[in-house]
Amino acid sequence: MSTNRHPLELLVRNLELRAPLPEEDRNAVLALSYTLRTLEPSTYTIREADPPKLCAVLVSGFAYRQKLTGDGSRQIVALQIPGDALDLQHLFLNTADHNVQMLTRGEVAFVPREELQELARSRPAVGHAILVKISVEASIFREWLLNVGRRESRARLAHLLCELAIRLDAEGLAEDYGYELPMTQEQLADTLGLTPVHVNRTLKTLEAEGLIIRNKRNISFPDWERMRGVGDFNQRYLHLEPQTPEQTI
Amino acid sequence: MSTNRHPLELLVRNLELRAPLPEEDRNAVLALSYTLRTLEPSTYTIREADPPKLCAVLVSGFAYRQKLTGDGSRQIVALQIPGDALDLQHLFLNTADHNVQMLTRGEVAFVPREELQELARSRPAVGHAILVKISVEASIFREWLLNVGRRESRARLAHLLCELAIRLDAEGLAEDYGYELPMTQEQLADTLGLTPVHVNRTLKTLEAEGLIIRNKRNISFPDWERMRGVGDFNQRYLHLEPQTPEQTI
DNA sequence: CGTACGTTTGATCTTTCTCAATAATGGTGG
DNA sequence: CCACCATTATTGAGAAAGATCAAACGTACG
Repeated sequence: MSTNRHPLELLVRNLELRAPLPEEDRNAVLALSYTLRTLEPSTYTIREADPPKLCAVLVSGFAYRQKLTGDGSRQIVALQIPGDALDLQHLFLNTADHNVQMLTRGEVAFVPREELQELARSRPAVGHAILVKISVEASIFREWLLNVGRRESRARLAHLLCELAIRLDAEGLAEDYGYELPMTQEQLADTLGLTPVHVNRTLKTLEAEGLIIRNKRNISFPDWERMRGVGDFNQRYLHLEPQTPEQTI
Repeated sequence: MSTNRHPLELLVRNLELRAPLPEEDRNAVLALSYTLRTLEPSTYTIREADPPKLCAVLVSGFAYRQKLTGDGSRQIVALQIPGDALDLQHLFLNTADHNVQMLTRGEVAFVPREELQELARSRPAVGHAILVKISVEASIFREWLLNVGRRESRARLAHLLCELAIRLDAEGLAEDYGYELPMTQEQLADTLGLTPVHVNRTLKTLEAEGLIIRNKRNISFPDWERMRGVGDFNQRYLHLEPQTPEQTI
């Protein structure tokens, strides 16, 4: 699970996916101080209503953002993969409006919030990369809203599986779009706004149609193009190209 | 419909709701150049896949953000009210990932994107205010995801009506939480992930329960506390308090 | 090898959708 | 001001997707 590389290198690579950084800025990110910790599944890194104090970077493993209704049902509003920073959504807010929990066991590097903010201030390229990342996460929220609000269960599930394939692939964590899906069907249900029973049936449908192959929690796609079609998946919303900052003359 | 005040004053007030600005910064915002135009309902101000060139500020009227599935169903992913800037979500992205359209007729001030970005760069307080606004919008996306994914139609509709009441009230556009709802039931349906028929029935239910009073498109709440309860509404996610920037020592 | 957790399946129920028709409303041209 | 048209709201009846309840089956792990 652990790497012997610098833990923050993953963050750099993650940021550089959309906003390449000059050598100096890259090194400045790597020079941030951090504490590395291994967290067990379902450990909270942020709790709703708390003031965010640290900025956590996911080094290995998976995490999710979650909100609860008054009567206790849960909606998972985001999935985070290695390299993602978990607190950017709260970097400019005083109070957390949702919870972040580990999905699997994983390593998290805690960076002092102030240090990161200072870095963003003093190094425009880093600041820009962070803003791009925040904006892309917001874009994913919008697509999920479309997914949950307007796609039937089969397309909805297929869309999520496609998104994970592309995001993991972009980080070099998928092989030929196949990957290990680290979620129970109950967690999938809470992500998709469905029940676990229905997720199970929908998974079986996709499987029966030859759209996915499951081995334990391993998912692969025998016919990616058809899968993309079923999931109505267009990756534009992931903004997976360099997002160049506007140049001031 | 039009005001004789400076159109950008609304933007300033909107930003200052969460991030008070020093006099100088306030004036700098007001000094931005702009073109004021009146737009008819359903006019696009941003189109998916286009590069955002201008930054539009809603001066009067309402607008919405929208995405479509491949088979043409629509999900409204955000509602914008007077004072809102319509392009902050794309300020750091090269390509629009959703559409923005006018909901009602209204006035829009178009500000050159570069000028706004330069202002954000040169005036940290303005930059901070913009980042807070972007972050709050993302928070609203998350709450909507919870709303659409995990609340039944009655609570879901009630929640949206509560949110609009609070947001409009914060801008001084509601009276005792009552307001004119400028949406057709079809638009409400596309916002909530429901069908127009079901929205109609759900509205009637709320009305029959004495939770709302409707006069044409005017909505008021005879018993706000009960309504809040039914909508499972907690306004924390709107972050309606000053979001103070982290201080560097 | 037993316990806890996750998956799978069946039967039935409910919410919400679909289809279709009717009524209201607002705006327009005469 | 009135008749007409397009849009929006309302209502009913029936269908369907997805939820609920309950049980059985697997699997991992102490």
